[in-house]
Amino acid sequence: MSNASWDRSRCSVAGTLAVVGEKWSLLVLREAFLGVRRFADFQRQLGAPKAVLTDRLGTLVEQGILRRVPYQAEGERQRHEYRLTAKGLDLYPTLVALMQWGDRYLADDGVPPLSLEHRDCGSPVHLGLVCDEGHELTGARDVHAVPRSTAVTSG
Amino acid sequence: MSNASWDRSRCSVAGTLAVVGEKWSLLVLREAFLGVRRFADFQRQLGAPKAVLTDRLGTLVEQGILRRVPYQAEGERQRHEYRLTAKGLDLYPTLVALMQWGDRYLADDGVPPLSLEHRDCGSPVHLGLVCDEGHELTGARDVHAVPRSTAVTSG
DNA sequence: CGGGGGAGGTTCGTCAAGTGAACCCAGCGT
DNA sequence: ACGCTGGGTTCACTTGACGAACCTCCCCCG
Repeated sequence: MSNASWDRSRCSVAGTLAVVGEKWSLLVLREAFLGVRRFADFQRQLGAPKAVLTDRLGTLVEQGILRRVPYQAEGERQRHEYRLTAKGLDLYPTLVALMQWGDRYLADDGVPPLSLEHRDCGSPVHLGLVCDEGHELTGARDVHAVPRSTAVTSG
Repeated sequence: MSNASWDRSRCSVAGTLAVVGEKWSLLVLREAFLGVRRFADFQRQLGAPKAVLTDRLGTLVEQGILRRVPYQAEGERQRHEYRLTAKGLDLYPTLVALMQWGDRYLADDGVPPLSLEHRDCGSPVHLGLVCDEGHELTGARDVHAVPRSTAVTSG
């Protein structure tokens, strides 16, 4: 098991999960990608308890994934909305990955509830593993994982 | 907000998170992709409480993401190991997506702790959004989400 | 100026989930 | 017969999620 021995404590998967892995966080982001920006709308769509939602939004703002933007609709008092930052937008593939797997294995009626299309050409979009040579890989089997940690063992 | 109104209750993101979104589940899978197969090794690598680990492994087996395979090392009694099924292998992009984001935004020293390379050609592998026309998209902004639900509103 | 109402929270009691340590059982080696 | 190891289970405790109630700010209506 060559790969079974490197320092897991600073693994990026664990790190990312520490940031967005709590309950509701990724669902909040899903809503954000769907255009939701206001507290009440998040709450309506998700049905999450307000206290939890407050906490999650706060954490995501702290982490620089969302930012609070004040705005004022005419005839209303000033409010603020939550918008994705660049850092937040980069979580899109994560959500797409979750969605794609769910579409494949959980779709009750075989029809995914949401489909993604290329804004320019209109054809369906999917997430794929590609290498820098341009080859499209078929899955985990085509990948070789190389630890870069403060290596050991052989010395 | 055109996309803000479809039936979220059967969203694939939520569905997938219901299956693998609990604490430790995705980390268990990370280990599985790194070749870990035995209970004690999962426990050692993750440091998760045994009770939780038992539960997560059980759930993942129930869900058909892992399967228990009996095996016998020589001079030892029969044991079983946990192996990824095809359904489990298909979660690879999800983990890669989490990893890629963490590599970009959380790597303390700028060096990701693990890099992936194409087994055939050796060049680095990354996850990308592509459309069926072959265009590589740059991010969420290039995607248009189309709900397929039992549509409403206009009637 | 007084009151209603909605956005955006906070507080509280309850209940589920995660945590770590201790314990248990089956089988192999001696 | 006895202990060691893998693979768990049980238990007491702490943390987190939940839902309902409440609170505040400020715009609008009267």
